[in-house]
Parts: sequence; C-alpha cells; structure tokens
Amino acid sequence: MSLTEEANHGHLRPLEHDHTKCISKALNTAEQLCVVRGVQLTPIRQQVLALIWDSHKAVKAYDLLDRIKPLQNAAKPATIYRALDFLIEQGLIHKVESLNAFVGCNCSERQHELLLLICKHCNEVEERPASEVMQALSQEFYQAGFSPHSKAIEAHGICANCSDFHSIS
Amino acid sequence: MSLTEEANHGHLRPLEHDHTKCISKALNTAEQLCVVRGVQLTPIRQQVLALIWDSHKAVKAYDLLDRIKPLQNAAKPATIYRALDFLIEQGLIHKVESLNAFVGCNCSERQHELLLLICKHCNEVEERPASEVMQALSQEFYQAGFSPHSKAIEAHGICANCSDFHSIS
DNA sequence: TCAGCTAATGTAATAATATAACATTACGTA
DNA sequence: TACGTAATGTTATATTATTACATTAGCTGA
Repeated sequence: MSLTEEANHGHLRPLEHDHTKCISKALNTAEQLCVVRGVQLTPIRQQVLALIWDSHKAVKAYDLLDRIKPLQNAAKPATIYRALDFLIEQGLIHKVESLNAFVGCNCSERQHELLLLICKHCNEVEERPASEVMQALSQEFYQAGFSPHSKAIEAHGICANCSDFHSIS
Repeated sequence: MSLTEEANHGHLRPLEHDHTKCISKALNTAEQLCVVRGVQLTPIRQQVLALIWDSHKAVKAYDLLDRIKPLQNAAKPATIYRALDFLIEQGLIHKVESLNAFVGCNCSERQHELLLLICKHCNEVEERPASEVMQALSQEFYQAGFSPHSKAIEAHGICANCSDFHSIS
C-alpha cells in the first residue's frame, strides 16, 4: 500500500486514474439499465451523460449547454434540463443541491441516495453509501414519525487527495 | 400524553401551537447573541428574521422581498440577500439547499448543522440534532480522509403531523 | 471640530438557474 | 394511413442570486 493510499484510509481515488474507464463503465451501465427498464437513452441523453462523466466534478447545466452545442446545434436550456431530469429519474446522476450542479452516479443499479463528499479544493465529488449514516438516519426518521421520500446528504470540505497533496508538497 | 403526541413518538410540533412564542423566543435569542458577538442586528436584519419566523415553512428570498417592502420601501434583492447572508453567518437561519429557501434556526447558540425534515404536505421544516447520524457521519468522514467544513442533511417526505392528519381524518 | 475609517444600506444592472407553453418530429401500432 | 405517444425544437419568461458603485451613519483619533 502506498503512502498516499494509507493516508486516505484506503479510499483513494488516485489523482491520475484511468478516467476513460470511468466514462465507458458509466455509459455501458446506463445503456444496459435503460434497455432493461424499457426507457430510451437517446443521443442527447447519452451525450449529456458523457459530458457529465467528463470529470468527477459537479457540472453546471449551462456549462453542459455550452459543451453540447457543437454536437447538438439546436440545444437550448430545455434540452439540457430535460436530459438531466431523465438521468436523475433513472438514478444515473445526482443533483448536488448545494451547488446547483450535477455529477455522475456510480451506483445507479443500487440505492442512489448517498453521501456526497464535495472537495472545495479540487471540486471533485465522491459518493459513498455511508450505510451506518443511512441506518442512523432511518432510525431518526422513525423517531420523528417522518416518512421520507428522498434525502440528500452533502458535505463540503477537503478530500483525501487534496489533504495529501498539501501535506506532501 | 395525547393520542397525537403518541403517534408522533413524542416529537410533535402541535398543529396549533402558540407560534407567537416561537417568534419572540427566536428574536430575543438573536438579539442576545448579536450583542454577545458584537455584531449588529439592524432593523432590516431583524425584520427579515421576523418574516422568516412568521412560519415554520421555508421561505423564498423574493417572497421575503415582497413582504418587507411595506416596511422597507427601498428594499431590493441585495437588501434581502445581505440580510440572509448575515443571518446564516450568525447561525440564526438555515438555507434549505434543496428548495432555495430559508428557515429559522432554533439552536443558534449550539451546533447549527442539523437534519432538516421537510414536509411535502404542510411544507413545514423540522430541525433535529440527530446526534447519532452526525456521529456516524464524522466516522464516515474519518474513514474517507475527508475534512468537512460544512454539511447539509435534508430529507423530503411527510411529517408526523400530516401523517396523523391523514390517518385520523 | 472634522477628516478619515468602517459597516451598513441604496440603487441599477445583469448574471445564473430553471420552467412553461406550444409546435414539430419520429416512430410504433391499430 | 390515421392515430397516439415520447422526444425534441423553439420562444419566451420566471426565478434565484450577484456585482459594482454610490451613499449614509456612526465611530475614532488628530
């Protein structure tokens, strides 16, 4: 185990990971899920998803709009927001509420309500199942007599990679 | 203990509580805190805080703007957003990120990062310390090597009062 | 006193985010 | 072919938030 991995408690997303794999995995998973579910991953929706997966950062809707224009000349805000709505419905992306931005979801098959760790330094967003947190949350809902329909847990701070970066350099 | 309280697991905010007490308590606390901290709870800031405490619902910035105009003829968006920034800084209100709206905080003295339970039916927002959740969250941050600066936990669903309402009526 | 500083507010303009409403297209199916 | 539905095109507009610069009020030290 490298120093870096150790400092990250084994939960490292390497600074230079092979991101093409992230993208192709996400797109493949999305395609398969949509087939199974009988919904259409149209070219526009695919392109938006691909653009979102261009990085692990949360992306703004109007940035997506700018970046999809070379591919979809006619793209307008509604184009993007419709695609985003679809992708959210299908659990393929998250909306980061505290940023008004969107990020790819790694776990569209499973529960897609996760803890999002948002780094103020590199802007990347890590999603974590945080099962203990979720369990405590369910307990809390029960105690409050609250029936949850959806939940969002978002934390802003400095991620493991960026802490390492600072402490090493 | 009433039937209603029982059904709410003892965490009831009665449908008809004496809300004037909520307001005056919030305003008094705010005043005292600001004195102690050496910051100014100016008339505008006070009025915005009072308007927010007009209910337990989350309020939109431009609704506040409309409602403060009779008192502050010159009010503009910046007027409201500045007051909101101040109140958030002082922990006197929360921004509900998933609604782009604002709600009074009951616990400005103590930790003001809480679980917010947002009812889809009555729109009221309940804040809960949810200490077990917070503890699990800290644990998760540690495991992820993440240094949190701020966090938001927001759940949408049906609150205890509204569940009671449906099951009784 | 008054010059200078700071915090707060006034004011106008505009940026950034998101939705509504209606028209059109593409495609499957009766 | 006619019809229905899902997706997209298109225009306009609503909603949320910030920037930049001017003004005011009150304090502080020369």
